[in-house]
Amino acid sequence: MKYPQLKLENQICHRLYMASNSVVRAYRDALNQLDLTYPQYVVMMALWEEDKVSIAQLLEKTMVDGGAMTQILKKMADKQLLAVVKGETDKRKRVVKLQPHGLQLQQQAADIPEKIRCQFPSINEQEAALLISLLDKLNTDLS
Amino acid sequence: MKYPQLKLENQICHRLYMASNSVVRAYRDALNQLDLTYPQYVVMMALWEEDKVSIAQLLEKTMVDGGAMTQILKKMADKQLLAVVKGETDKRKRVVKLQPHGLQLQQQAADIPEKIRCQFPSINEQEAALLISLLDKLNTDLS
DNA sequence: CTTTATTATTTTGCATGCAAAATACTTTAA
DNA sequence: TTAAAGTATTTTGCATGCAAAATAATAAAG
Repeated sequence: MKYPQLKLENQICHRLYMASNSVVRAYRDALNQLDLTYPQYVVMMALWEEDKVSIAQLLEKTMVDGGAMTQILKKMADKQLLAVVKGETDKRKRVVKLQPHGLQLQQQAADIPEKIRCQFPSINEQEAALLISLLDKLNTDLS
Repeated sequence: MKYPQLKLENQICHRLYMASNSVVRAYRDALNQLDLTYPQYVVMMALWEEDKVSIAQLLEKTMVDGGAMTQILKKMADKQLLAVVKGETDKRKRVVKLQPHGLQLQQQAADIPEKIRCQFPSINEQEAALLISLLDKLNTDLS
């Protein structure tokens, strides 16, 4: 092959693409039981950590697309997981608040991380930490 | 926080999600110049490596979704990058063949990997190799 | 040789991811 | 204060990613 740098096996990007899709797929069964999609789950995790945040804060923390976020929050509000209310001081801002059902879901989600972790046994704890630190470097460079 | 395992900063999945999206974003400028989307670029890389393959082979190599692949190939055929022809022995199978324009594009794509590589300078060659091996383990476990 | 099961691919419906334009509201500046 | 600039969010149009159903063609069975 003329251009070995173009071989798929030499691309970090393609491995990330496959890994990200595979991992989201790995969550599917567990998330279906909670009636959540993966991005919705990310939003829930963000809110469980810090409730009553503006949409802009949620966007920064989750890195979910802004255009998609509007729809995602609408669906989650329909499911009574959260509510989106107008900001009191600044009417441009809107604040996202967990509702009882959304808070309660946290307990049901508590065992998900362990379930997922079991699906990649080839990676030990040390390697997982290493992977995280490398991905953090990548994300920092690209942000 | 009651459930630290649910914190976003403890999730490998969220880092993969962010990294995958960020990397695809990093390719955007370069790929726009070739009038390619990221999945289309992946298909081109697969074909530059091995031409005249069945759609099933392309699906396995690229890990692009089957449903999306049909549309992707249609658009790429419209752009004269490739052609999809019926299999001679087995009419269920269809074979994807590069066209002159698609082959020629390889030269224009040759400098893309280096351009992208420059966008994450915090990761050295050794770390990149390490990242690749960890992602390969993950992908193997999840496949 | 016809019915049945299997395989390869496409279609459909829904949920993002993304860029760019549109809205709504605030802050600045003249 | 009032037009202009800036900010927060939503909308729009297009391209996947995905599961499930639908097609089309071949192989297997009886």
